Amino acid sequence: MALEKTSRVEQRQSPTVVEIAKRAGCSIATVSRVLNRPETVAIDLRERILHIVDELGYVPNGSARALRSSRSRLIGLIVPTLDSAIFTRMLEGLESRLAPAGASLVYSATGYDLDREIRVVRNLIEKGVDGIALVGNYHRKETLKLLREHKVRFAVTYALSDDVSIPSMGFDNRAGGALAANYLADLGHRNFGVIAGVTRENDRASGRLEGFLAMAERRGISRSNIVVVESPYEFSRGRAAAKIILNQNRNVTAIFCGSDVLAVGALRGCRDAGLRVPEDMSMIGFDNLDIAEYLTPGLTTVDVPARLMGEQAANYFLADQSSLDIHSRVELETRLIVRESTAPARIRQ
Amino acid sequence: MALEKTSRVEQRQSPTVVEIAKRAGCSIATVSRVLNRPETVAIDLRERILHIVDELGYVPNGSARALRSSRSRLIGLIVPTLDSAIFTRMLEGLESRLAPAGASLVYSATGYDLDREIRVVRNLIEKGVDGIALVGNYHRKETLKLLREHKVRFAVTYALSDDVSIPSMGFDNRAGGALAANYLADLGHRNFGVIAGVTRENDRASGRLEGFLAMAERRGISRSNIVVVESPYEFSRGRAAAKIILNQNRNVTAIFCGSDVLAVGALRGCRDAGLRVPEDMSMIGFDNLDIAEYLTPGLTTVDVPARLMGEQAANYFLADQSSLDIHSRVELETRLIVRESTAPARIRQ
DNA sequence: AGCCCAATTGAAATCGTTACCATAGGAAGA
DNA sequence: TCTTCCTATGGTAACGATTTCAATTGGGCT
Repeated sequence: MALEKTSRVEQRQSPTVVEIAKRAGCSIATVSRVLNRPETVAIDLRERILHIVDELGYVPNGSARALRSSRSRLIGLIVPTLDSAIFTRMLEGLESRLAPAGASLVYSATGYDLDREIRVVRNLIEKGVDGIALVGNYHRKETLKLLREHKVRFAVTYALSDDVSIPSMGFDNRAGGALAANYLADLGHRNFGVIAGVTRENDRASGRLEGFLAMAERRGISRSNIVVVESPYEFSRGRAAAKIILNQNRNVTAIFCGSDVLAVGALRGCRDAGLRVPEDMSMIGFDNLDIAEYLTPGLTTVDVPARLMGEQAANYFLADQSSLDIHSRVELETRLIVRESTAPARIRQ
Repeated sequence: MALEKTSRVEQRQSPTVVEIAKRAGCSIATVSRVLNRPETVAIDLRERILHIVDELGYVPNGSARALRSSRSRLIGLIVPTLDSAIFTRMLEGLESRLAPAGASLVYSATGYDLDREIRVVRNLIEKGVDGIALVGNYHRKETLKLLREHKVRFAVTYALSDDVSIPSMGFDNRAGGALAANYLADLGHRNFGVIAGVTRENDRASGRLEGFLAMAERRGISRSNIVVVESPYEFSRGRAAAKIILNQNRNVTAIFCGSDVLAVGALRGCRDAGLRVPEDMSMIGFDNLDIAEYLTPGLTTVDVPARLMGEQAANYFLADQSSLDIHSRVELETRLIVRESTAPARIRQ
């Protein structure tokens, strides 16, 4: 028995504009118009097409669209990691703004490795993203070169860029550090411990540290009264760092941490050492993670507008060419959130 | 003066396979082969092409590739939210496996809204993702229909699917809840509070609750001795829920929380009420977030293999058609992590 | 009545790859 | 020496949209 020519045609595939056009009795160009600029198509034809689209459950092919129009509606986000929860809120903010616009977020992590960042950027460019949000100002030349050569819009977050040609939506990390130093000085503390993030190739960590140190100096505190330890942003590292500080200078009455994660660890380190916070030791964090309020004691910390940065970045990437500059530099504020982990200085007995 | 025909050609655009082929003196087909199945091209020609690729900084156009081959190397992840940090580790696990394979993760949130999930899925399909990781077993028919009609591979995480045709990499939420009840019973507790997540259309939250209740019953504890409160996964809600439980039954000596976030809030709620944990009240969480170990007191909790689920999901999506079934159902284990927030029951005075 | 312009629609080129098929050349086997 | 087969390569047609550009129509104006 001969096989039918069009044997298993029944196997229905996803419909394309061709199918829509056929059913609507119009050209594919018109279908495309209805999908993209509906107002340019006569109302009745438009409705008819829309009806068919709905009926067939037509979903446009994004790859085809991206190939032809060179716009993918994909925005890349590159952060060091989400492990420490610092960047999660920004990610949420970014995505929450992208989604309603039909855009999607492509997430990539670098693990604080700038060389890996190059590869990640290349990968994102390959995916055809319309824009990339980066963290901080330290990047390999190669990274920037890739971005520029492929004309991919990008922006820096979590910091402000000195280079005006680089859009940034961030805050002044130095100012944040200064906030902490100032407050601690107000409370009468004169001997500090600082648990900074790793400052190498990290302008956020180094900015916070510098800001703290500069303000301490302005408040007449000798640099020799400040013990600085650098640690990766991990609970366990904060704990260990606190112990180092305690061993190094028994007069320290306040510790400033470059992130809340470090502060949580340091809180634990103090507890291990039998110190009470804030009675024996004041503690300030950085980030104002949600958890900060619910720790015991509640953590005094520098609030970072993480979600807002994400939203602002989204605004920037979503903006059309004409209004681009409006959104290209957004300076946000940090502020000190005072809770229970800080108290006036007291001489340790 | 006449304008040159090819006036501002200098404006170099990103090179394509055509340019590569021209310089290598071969066809674009061969360039494509070098990029995709290098072993099929003679070694010297291959090297020559690779050299040119490198020299020109050629980056393939993913849209074109996706359009033609209908593989985008994009994997979608849809979770309710990252706010509560529960899903972040899974996301990290997923991405960490995807990246080395040249694939990228597209992140979308639903805000626990199943109708929004439909739109999110459609959007992801439009982007041409090769697969989608979902959370849990509750989904709208429409969601599954979209997935099936467009032949998009998908998998369920954070739970196991009853339907064998649905791949899942997860764990038994009921077993996790049972773990908690069993341990608390071992410690001699007979009056429980449970702060469950919102169980409506959420099989993880309801599974944990059911598992706890079932085991409690098996251990001879009357249902009337158990106060159940449901709360969204937010610190503040956990805090409030603890107070409700405390008011409702003064005999409660242990609280099981459907997530660590709720437990942190509940810890605070107990502190507000002047109760010491674990002396006056035992507390068990669920998730084993990194923070759990660093709380005061350290939180006893049910560990969830979040990162592992992400990695397994990645394995599944990265697997080729032939070895698909190998990875299509991965049951992972929960285990109880005992820390300082639980202690033997003591009669409240 | 004649002209012009705006509003609609269609035809066809194009985006950059991959996949299919054809072909040439050389090795292996008879 | 002739077939046969395999390997390496090229030519070219898709993939499914968007984007010119051109054509048609009808209304408003003079």
